[in-house]
Amino acid sequence: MYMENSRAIVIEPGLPDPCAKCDARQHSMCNSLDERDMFRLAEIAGVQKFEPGQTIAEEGDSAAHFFNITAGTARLCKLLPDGRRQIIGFPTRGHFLGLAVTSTYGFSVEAITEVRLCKFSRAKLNRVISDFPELEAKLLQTAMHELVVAQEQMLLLGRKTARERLASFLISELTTQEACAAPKNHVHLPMTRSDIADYLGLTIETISRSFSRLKADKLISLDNATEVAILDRHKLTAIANGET
Amino acid sequence: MYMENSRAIVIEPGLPDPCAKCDARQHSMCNSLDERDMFRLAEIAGVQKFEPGQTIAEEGDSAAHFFNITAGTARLCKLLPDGRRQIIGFPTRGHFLGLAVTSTYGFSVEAITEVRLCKFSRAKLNRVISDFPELEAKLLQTAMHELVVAQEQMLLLGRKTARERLASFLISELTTQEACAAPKNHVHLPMTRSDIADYLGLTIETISRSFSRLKADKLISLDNATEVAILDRHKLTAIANGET
DNA sequence: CGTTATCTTGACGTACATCAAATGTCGTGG
DNA sequence: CCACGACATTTGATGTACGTCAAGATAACG
Repeated sequence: MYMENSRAIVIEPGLPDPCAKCDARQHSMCNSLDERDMFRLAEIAGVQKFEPGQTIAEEGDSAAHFFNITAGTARLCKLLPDGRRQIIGFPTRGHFLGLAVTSTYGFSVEAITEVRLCKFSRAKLNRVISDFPELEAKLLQTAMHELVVAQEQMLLLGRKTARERLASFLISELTTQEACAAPKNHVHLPMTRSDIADYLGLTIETISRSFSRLKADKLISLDNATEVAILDRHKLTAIANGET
Repeated sequence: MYMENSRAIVIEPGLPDPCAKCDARQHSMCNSLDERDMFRLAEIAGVQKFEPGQTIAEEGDSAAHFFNITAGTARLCKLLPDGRRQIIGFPTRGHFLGLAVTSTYGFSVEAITEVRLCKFSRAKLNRVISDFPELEAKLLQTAMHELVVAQEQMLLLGRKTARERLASFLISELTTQEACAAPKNHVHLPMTRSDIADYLGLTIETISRSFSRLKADKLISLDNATEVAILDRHKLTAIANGET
């Protein structure tokens, strides 16, 4: 279920320059900053790259940093002592991580694809943050949005059937992938069935069977396991919302 | 599963005076304000009282207000079209509600016991908030804490057994009730078995059976259904954390 | 005290988990 | 190019934790 990992390498010290060509900028908290503020923020940031399977942060470790993902997909994992795993989310470009008041990380962060991110020392960011009221407002907006998403996920985990969970997941992935591009009817899933299962509170077998049934019902089609075509978005949405 | 409700009555216009005697003050966001700011905030607030079963806000309604609960216990409910219900939380004194960027409420709020609260117009609060950076910082802290709690609940709903869920709930209730008082070994549960079931993603029967089994195992004892004595906190905590 | 809602307990059903095997899928090296 | 092994995914057979249905037991309330 888990992949081994070695340490990541800092590829360049944080400088305003990388920000200028950062294509996550307009999707992240940085979009609330003007150029002068970007410089101040970049001064305390470091850019890192992680290979698939590498651990970016470990649940329980001292929460020394915030992260801002600039490319790739990661997974946020919580574990029980016997190995049961719950995935909390699949952050991608633009997601800000470390939104926790606590002194230790409440989840592990692991790279699914190659992940690039911008890393901030918590102490430094806190010191700088008081100078940027817009940044604080932006973080509040982000946290509130995360909260709404988390509550929706609680409904899913507590009350939806396997079929409804998978439909919800596909529609949600489609929607977020559309946010960065034109409307489409195709979802790319960089995560494994095991990741999806642990995100939806199910097993890989149930995920696979649910995929097969959606396919048999002509609501989706699967070429390879990572590419899903949405054939009937309306019906799939209805299922996701428990309307059947 | 649901109780009828009529409309609540405003019992007094918001004034600095009620804040002075508000015993939720030190537990709420208001504790980050000095006296002058309290006056400004109180100017835009209204105090309300709700009877058990009354609806305080309805999922999907235009989110015109924020609430700050000053007394009593409420439940936050999300519903699926066929009536399946997920309870997101049981806010009590000091909890701030309406933490959502969206234009409509993402959940309904219903009074379990008699509930008193302080109500703020969203538009007015937003206008006032920019003058109180400490308030914004406080709201961010609150939102981040809620997020950590929500993530913990996702682990519970996705991966814990019925027994573990109930143990988690009891320990969590004990802990929060202790936060306002001395350490104790006794939990008061103002909510029904149905509420607990919908909070833990189970049925009332499973809740009842899990209570009975914890009782048979001498980890708790029940006088009436609403009073639980914690007999072995250590073992109960271990179960809650999935260590058995 | 009835009356009614809530809670508990028992008997049985089912959606999903578990166990097991077949079938891709993909990289590697002959 | 094909054979091979290591994995991920799918599919099938069976098990089980929890849900559903039903009946009592308690508690709340006029």
